[in-house]
Amino acid sequence: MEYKLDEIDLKILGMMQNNARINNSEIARELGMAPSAVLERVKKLEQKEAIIAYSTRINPKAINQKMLSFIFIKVDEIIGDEKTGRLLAEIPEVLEVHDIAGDDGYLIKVRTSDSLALVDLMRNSLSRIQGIISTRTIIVLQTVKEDNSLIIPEKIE
Amino acid sequence: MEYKLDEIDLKILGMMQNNARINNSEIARELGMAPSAVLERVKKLEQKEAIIAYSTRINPKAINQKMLSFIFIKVDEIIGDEKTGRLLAEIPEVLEVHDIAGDDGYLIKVRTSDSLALVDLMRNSLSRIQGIISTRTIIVLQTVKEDNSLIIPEKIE
DNA sequence: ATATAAAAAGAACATTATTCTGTTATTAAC
DNA sequence: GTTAATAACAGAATAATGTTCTTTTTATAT
Repeated sequence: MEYKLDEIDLKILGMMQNNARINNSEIARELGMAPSAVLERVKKLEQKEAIIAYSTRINPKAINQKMLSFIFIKVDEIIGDEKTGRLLAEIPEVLEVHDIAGDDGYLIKVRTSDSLALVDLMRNSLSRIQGIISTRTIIVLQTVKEDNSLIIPEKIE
Repeated sequence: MEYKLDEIDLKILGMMQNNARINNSEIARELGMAPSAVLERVKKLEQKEAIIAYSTRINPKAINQKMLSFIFIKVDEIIGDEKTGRLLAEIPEVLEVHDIAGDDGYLIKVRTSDSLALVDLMRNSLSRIQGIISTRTIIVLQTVKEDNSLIIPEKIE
């Protein structure tokens, strides 16, 4: 990220955020500009890493990933810190890894097929990571919202 | 969701998960089948809601959303429960709302520009929701991973 | 076996992506 | 202000892809 985004960039991001498959021509029509110009902007947004990725959100239930949990992981900061987060991130069931304030630890988001698989993960993957002192697991019963859409302002600054 | 996904469906999902803008022809080439057949499958995956959405992941920093937090929200279950989750989900800064076990409460994920905006949100939006007994806020210092990609099996059952 | 339905292929056509070139704004320096 | 340099945009041409429809194949159940 380097440059500042202007109002057209923000409009483009707004149109794309919840519809990654919208086409250039459609964006161009809505903005009243040429498709080639829009394409140029989108490519720059990718280069600047204002756009991180285009992802297809898959229903976890459709692939039998019924269980969602959050786990607080307390870390011995002398041993781990830098490395621990990266090791956690390498576990495929771990969808998010956040370094959090206060407890010398991480908060991770984990998806598994069921509670058995969660226990397996904790026994096999987590316990092998050096520096983990303790964990506390939060079980999700039901998810009301999970779209991660950001609020895109009309302009910046 | 109704039907079971077969191996081809899973391969398609695998190709699309981290590249929502991959085109039909490309998928067809990789699978050795006709574009029209792939299109048909993708449309069915959308209908079955195995595919929830195509989203563009935007770098929060690019739009000045520098702060990420998780908030535990304890709810008086007699008053709120059903409604509270929906009200939380309506707040635009709230990206995720999870109903969690144990504490009669929710865990929400919140993005704001800074800590001031977080305090504003708690004072204005959260405090107006009936039935919230208490909150506990977790501040994220740094995010190591946040792609939410699921593990897609080669086949189901 | 045969009927039925689902899945896939193939062809034809519509739409979009992409590249290239020329033009118009914008910006910064003087 | 003028000018040089750069960035943004438009337009046109071509390549590639999307989409629809029809036919054929495959799978399933009876």
